[in-house]
Amino acid sequence: MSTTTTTTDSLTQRLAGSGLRTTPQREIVYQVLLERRDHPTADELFVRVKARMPTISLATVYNCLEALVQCDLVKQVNFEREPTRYCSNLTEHAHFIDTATGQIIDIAMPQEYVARLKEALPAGFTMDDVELNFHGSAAPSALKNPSAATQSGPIPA
Amino acid sequence: MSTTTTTTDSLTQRLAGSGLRTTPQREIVYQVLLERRDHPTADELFVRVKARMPTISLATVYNCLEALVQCDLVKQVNFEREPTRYCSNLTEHAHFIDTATGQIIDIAMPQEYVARLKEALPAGFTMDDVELNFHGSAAPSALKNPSAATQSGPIPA
DNA sequence: CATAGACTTGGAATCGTTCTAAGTTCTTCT
DNA sequence: AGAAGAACTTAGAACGATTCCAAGTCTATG
Repeated sequence: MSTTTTTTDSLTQRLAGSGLRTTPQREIVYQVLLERRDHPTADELFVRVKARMPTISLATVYNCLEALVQCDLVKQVNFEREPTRYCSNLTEHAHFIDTATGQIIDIAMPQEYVARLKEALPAGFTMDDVELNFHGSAAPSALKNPSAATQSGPIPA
Repeated sequence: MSTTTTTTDSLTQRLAGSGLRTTPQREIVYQVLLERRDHPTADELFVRVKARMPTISLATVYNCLEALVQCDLVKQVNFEREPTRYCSNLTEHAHFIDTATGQIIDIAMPQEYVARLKEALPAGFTMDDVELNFHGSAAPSALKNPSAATQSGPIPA
C-alpha cells in the first residue's frame, strides 16, 4: 500500500486549494491523525508528533490543525467544555461518548436519518449542518475496537 | 398568576431533594433565568442578577448555577468552545444555532424523533441522552421571537 | 542571491471557569 | 438562648486550553 504517497498528494492538493503550503509539520500532524482515529486532543497529538519530530512546538500543532480544518481534511469535535478533539473521519457520522471512560466513538449516520431530523425544524430555519452526540455506556467489546467504528459503519459484531 | 410562590416552592423542593439549601442568591439566579429564556452565559446572568442584588459575586452565580444544574432545574448548553450557556427549558429539545448571529433557539423534539435516532446505534451501545444541534440560518422572523420557541414547540407562524 | 511572503517557534497573554481562604448565615444540640 | 458545626457567599488568586506576538527560518520568485 503506497498510502503515504497518496495521502500526501491529496494533502498537498487540499492545502493548495486553500492557498496553503505543504510543510513537514503539516504532513506529520495529518499522518499521525490518520494513524489512530481516536479523536485526540491537540496536546495528545503534540506528544505523538513529538516522538517523530522532537523540535515541533505546541503552537505549531495548533497551527497545523487549523490549516487542516480550514481545507476540510479534519473536523473539530467539542464535547462539554473539554479540550477540542480532532477527527479525520469525514463521512457523515455522529459521536457516542461513553459516560464512564470519556471515550468517543464514531457512529455512522445514514443520510436518511439526517433527512428525517430536518423535518423537525419549523419553517424559517435552514440547516447547514447537524451535530449529534449520544451519551451513554458502551459494551466493553464495542469500546475495544474504536478504529473500526471510526471508519464508516457501526461496530462489527 | 402566583408564579413567584410556585417557582420558589418547587425550587426549594428540588434543592432540598439534592440536600441543598434555598438562598436568596439561588432564588434570584433561578428567577432571572426563567424570565428571559435566551440561553445566557454566566457572565450575562451575572450582569442581570447584579441589577437586583448588587453585592452578588460572579463566583456565586457560578455556584448557584451549579446547584441548579445538580438538582435538574437547569441544563448547561455547550457549543464549540464558547462560554457555557444555561437553559431552563427542561422539555426534550434540540438547539438551533444561527450561524450569523450566534443566537441559540430551542427546537421541540418529539420523543418519536429521539426514538428513531436510537435505531442508528449499533448493538452494544446504551444511550442515556442525546444532544442535537442544528447549525444554519434562521429567518429574521424566527429570530425575533425566541422565547416562544423556548417554551415548548416550534415558533408560531 | 536578494527579497518578500509564508511558516514555525517559545513564551507571554487571554479568558472562562474553578479554587481558596476568610467571613457570614443557618441548624441543631444542649 | 448560646455554642458548635455545616452550608454559603465572597473576592481574588490560580488554572488550563487556546491564541497572540515577535523573532527567526524557510521557500518561491525575479
